Amino acid sequence: MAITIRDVAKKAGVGLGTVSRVLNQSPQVRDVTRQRVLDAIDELDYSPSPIARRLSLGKTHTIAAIIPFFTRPAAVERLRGVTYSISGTEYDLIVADIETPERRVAAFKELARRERVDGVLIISLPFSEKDAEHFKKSGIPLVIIDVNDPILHDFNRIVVDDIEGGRKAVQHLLDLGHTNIGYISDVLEEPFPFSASRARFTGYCQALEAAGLNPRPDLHRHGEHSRSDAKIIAAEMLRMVDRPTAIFAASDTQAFGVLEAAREIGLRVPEDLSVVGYDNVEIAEHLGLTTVQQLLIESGEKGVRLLLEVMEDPLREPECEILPSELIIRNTTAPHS
Amino acid sequence: MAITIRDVAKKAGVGLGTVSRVLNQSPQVRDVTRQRVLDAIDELDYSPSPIARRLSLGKTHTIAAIIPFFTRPAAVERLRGVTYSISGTEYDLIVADIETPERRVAAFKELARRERVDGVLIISLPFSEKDAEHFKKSGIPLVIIDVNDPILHDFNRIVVDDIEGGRKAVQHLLDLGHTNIGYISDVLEEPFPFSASRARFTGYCQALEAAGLNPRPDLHRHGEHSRSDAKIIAAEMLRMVDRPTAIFAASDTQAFGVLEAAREIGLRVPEDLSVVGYDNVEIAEHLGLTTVQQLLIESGEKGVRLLLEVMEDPLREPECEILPSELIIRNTTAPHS
DNA sequence: CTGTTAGCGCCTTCAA
DNA sequence: TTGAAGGCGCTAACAG
Repeated sequence: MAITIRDVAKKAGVGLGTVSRVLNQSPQVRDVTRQRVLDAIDELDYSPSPIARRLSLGKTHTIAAIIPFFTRPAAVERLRGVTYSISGTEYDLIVADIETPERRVAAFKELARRERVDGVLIISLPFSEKDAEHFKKSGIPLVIIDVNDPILHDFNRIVVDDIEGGRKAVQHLLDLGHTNIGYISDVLEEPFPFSASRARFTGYCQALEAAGLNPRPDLHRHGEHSRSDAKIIAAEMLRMVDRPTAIFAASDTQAFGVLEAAREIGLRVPEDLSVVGYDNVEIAEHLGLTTVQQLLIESGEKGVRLLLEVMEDPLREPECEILPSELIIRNTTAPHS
Repeated sequence: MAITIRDVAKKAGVGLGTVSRVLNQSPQVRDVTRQRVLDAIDELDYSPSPIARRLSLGKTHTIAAIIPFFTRPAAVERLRGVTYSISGTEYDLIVADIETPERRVAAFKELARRERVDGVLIISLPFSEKDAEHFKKSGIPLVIIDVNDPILHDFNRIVVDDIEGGRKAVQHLLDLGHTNIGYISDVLEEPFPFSASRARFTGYCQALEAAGLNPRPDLHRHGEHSRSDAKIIAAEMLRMVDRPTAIFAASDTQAFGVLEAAREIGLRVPEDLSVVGYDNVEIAEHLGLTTVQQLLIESGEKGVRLLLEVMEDPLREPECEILPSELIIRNTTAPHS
């Protein structure tokens, strides 16, 4: 059916080993021979079967990205960095979009196997100790992006210091004179605890404490990572008699929900309520949202680069690169009046 | 190194053909034997090599999605539908993000080959006659999503009637009493003409003409598909003495740019300027943007389903499913005063 | 420099 | 019902 290396060999009048050699740029082929083979390849419009190649080489030439790319808008930009630096390599990228804990488990178990892929990129996904063990013993090259958890200390990672990011956001609010500062994020516990939210919460607490303030338990609430849920819990918070004058949301998506809640309740932003988000997704600029910027695309690019290195030298020391974050002040924050 | 079917066979004390049979649910295996094999598989934590399987079967078990998923926010949601309905099948999804014409050409030529994938999904990407020919002769199973071009009449497709969508948007504006209606989209010509923009433009013209109006050439402008570019060309348009009182943008992304331009110039929306977008991306609701809704996720799901059918029966009649579109009226449009 | 051969791990006849 | 053998298309080691 399809034409194979054998057809090319016959057509060029050489052995198929020779064809393989020119395919793999082996220097030990005479120029005339090489040319003859090249011509044959051309005439036949031959292109080698990657599958056969992979079997023979014992490599899949495939990298998997496991990523909640729909439930986390910011993840899309990370993924973009990934696709960007993977095109240009000989690797295929297979992506698994994770939307539920079950799918995460399945992907970790079934997709992240040597038989299937040469390397794995895990992006913005919660990670249990069991997962960590699993991967450590499987020995598959792995780079984790945007998961900052102490149990991961000996994994290769690209992260941002979310604690510091959270602190920066809250410090900004403190500097503006706010003292009743709310925090809204996704749920911090099982079954699907995104570590970033917890870290940002830690930063939130640290900033408050450093200012001599005690985090009020009624001022942090958690819901699903969606605009609509954030809106609901923000509304609850904002209707309290002792309502916060500023809210730090663990993501821009959730910050948008806060904005909606404020609008609905009739609170002006930033006059009556300051709002800070996190991620600096594309639309944040349009909306003038004050937020903490992460190097989303870079994180994907660096993740791939690191993974490629790990695949080449699986024994290298685990590396954890910390990307900087930056507070971007726009116009959803103002001094407390 | 890795454990193979042979190890399992030895452990279970059977021939490796038998192991293969239980792996492939062949009914002709005695239950006791099957159980013994299953146990061996379990103890060894064996999992078959997909690569070897693929080579032997002559199928790649892989589907490629070629998609400008970063330059087109709406495409991400389509992609989500794709990943959603592909998980659950035995197929891997490899995604190629296309950001430039060159990459599109490369993906069409190199990725969309039988040796590499069993089927191809092309999403929201311009398509030349040459491309059409190429795919027709390659015979690879193909489904095209969101590209509506007459030259594609005998390809399998999932589309929405963009002409009608454009017409609906403009009719809404006409109904509100607007007569000077601008149109902003990406460039309609080479090198990267997204057919949707052209179709929506056609709808725009049709609606105007049906109302006895002539499309003013100075009222349609094109730029790159980005908020910032849309903002620039919208600003130009809005500074004209005879400025439009309403603008229809070919995508929500561009509509946001229009909104920005209006804000900068000091035009109130919707009092001084009505704006209609297209796509109803997630954030459109938050912003109260009047827009034309497409069934983005569904388009991806249906695309996969159709592709699966085509792969099973490559000779079936090409099918073109037209998804409905719906005008969603929010608060960026108001009667012309 | 080049042809030949032996796998890579699995599926699928073909016998038994 | 099961074992053995051949082949999927390619690479790499070994002769020559």
